[in-house]
Amino acid sequence: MPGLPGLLFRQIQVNFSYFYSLCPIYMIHPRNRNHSMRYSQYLLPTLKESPADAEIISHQLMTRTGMIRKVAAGIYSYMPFGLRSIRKVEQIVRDEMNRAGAIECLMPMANPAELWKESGRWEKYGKELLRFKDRKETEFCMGPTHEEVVTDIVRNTVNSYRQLPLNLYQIQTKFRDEIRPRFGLMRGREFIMKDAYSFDLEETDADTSYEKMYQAYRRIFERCGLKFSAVEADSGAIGGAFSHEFMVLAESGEDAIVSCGGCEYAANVEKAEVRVSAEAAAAPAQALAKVETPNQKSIEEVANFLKVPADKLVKTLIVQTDSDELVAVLLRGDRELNEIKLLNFLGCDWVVMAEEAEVVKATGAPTGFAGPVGLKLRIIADNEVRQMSDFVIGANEKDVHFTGANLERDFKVETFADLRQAVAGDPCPRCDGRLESWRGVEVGHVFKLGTKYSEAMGATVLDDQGHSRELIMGCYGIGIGRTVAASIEQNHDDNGIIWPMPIAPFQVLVVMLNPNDDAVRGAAESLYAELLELGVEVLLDDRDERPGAKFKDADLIGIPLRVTVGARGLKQEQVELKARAGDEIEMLALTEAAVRLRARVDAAL
RNA sequence: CGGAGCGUAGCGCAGCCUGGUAGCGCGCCUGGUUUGGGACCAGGAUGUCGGAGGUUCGAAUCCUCUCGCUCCGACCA
Repeated sequence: MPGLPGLLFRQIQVNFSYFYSLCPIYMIHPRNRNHSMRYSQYLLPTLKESPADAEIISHQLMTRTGMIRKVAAGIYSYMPFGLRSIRKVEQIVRDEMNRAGAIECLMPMANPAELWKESGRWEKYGKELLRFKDRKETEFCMGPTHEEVVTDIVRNTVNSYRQLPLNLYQIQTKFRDEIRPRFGLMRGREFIMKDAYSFDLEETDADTSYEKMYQAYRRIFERCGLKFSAVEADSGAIGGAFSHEFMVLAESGEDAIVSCGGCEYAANVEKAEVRVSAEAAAAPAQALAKVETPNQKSIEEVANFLKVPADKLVKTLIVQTDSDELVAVLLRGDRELNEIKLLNFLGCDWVVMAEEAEVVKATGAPTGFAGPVGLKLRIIADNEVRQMSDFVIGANEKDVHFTGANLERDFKVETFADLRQAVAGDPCPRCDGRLESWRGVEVGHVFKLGTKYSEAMGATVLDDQGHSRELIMGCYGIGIGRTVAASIEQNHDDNGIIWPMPIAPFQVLVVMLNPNDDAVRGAAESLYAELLELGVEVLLDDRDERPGAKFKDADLIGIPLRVTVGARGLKQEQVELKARAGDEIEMLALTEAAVRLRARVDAAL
């Protein structure tokens, strides 16, 4: 039996290494200090040319810096340099999730079909869900998200309201078999995602859980150094609950956003409301008249042919719903249908534009000539149509349109609704301002789910009255890789990446200008060692390359602080500091360089 | 899924139309020179031309099939 001091000592040792095992990577474990962060031995395969398939900046730069390597369409290996940045973002996410009271877990990538059949999504999810069978022919899918699994966990382990609130999160690789993967990590099929799921009994508590996540997300993206905006998003067919997307501003963004210059309102165009103006339609001035429009099918063609502006046309879209009903949707000629709004209005999961044959059957004319007059279909119209008069519509007859069409007099509409896509210049739905539009990358999404899954899968707990009640859920996602990519979209110049310190793969790059010069080598090596000792994440460029090549690589990989150790500076016992983000060059005394750099790093974190 | 295109050395590409056993640039290796913004000289290695089948004396090249990848579209009647 060991004596007390021995036990204590052992205990301390155990705790010590345990402590380090929990450390974020930027706190270097003493055992790891000797690990080579020498460029000559590190794997950083930079490319002068960017690969042919990289379209957007972040994809080009991530490939050129050797952060990622493509393995298959939408599937990438994270190379050492890229992984460091990924891990930084993960760590920031972890910090803030933990701070907000969420608990980390890790669910499997392979999900049994059984659970997905229970929620109904095995049928609903479509081809994005990658399905496969094991050797026993049991069906599985790669998890694209984990509501089913987490709900299963909770229903089996949480029985009482006393265990609530509960928020479980994981940082996991997801798989979605995207129709069109593109833009590198921006839209991959396999990607790392943080997903969290909250469980509450009361609506107000669920709202609190949502609010906590919303605030945590703000902190996360602020800490990552991103310019972002939280916008109202569509909550889909799941219900009227609320949802926000966190959008990073970037021209290459796949989402269109509108926001108001005058107030806080910001929304995805999928969601953005269009305010109905009070303006009434002018009284009909023209009679309904047939005009020949040979082969003039599109709005543009008809408008040009009849020499009227597109906003004097009304287009009639024939859509087919998931219950096989055909519906006619009327929109002002120059407007676009917002399909999400239509889905929500009809309560459908999907609609498609009707096939040519269906259109012919329903309207008696080929596509391009559909109109509401005499049409035996359900007719719904965008609010704006109500304010139009003497407009042009299809006549349900090949090569014929009507001019001078008017509501009520010539045809009736079952319902008016907000169905069109918002555009820049529209009045703000909240104030007197006008909407502006811009593009963003969706890096995070917070979503109040309600009881969809708890109901389908029987996730209930007993409340303080002993009654069994369904849990109210929320789900909260962050695309980790996409966040890194979005950061590069925002932080780069012609020469390469300009990392914000908090997510930079390394904090300091020491450039040893001429490794064959003993004085230079010695000074750079000892500065490197000192920085390691101070816990600075440092990469030492000790390659026997010409200075030009080293500087070019330094700019490309974008480490925030670059220290050049060269014969020129050493004559004055100095090294040269340059921030990647600026132009100024600062000379540091060799003796205090390490400490100064540590301070610069801390100031930027 | 519809349309278009591309698969030739690690990367970027030429060669294909008009069949005759494969080339350029970058990178890589060796030696030398060079060392503050992608150096130079000399020498060198590297390809089942995505795969299968066919036509042919002969196929990277022509034909068929197949696999992979990329782009555009998938509401604007």
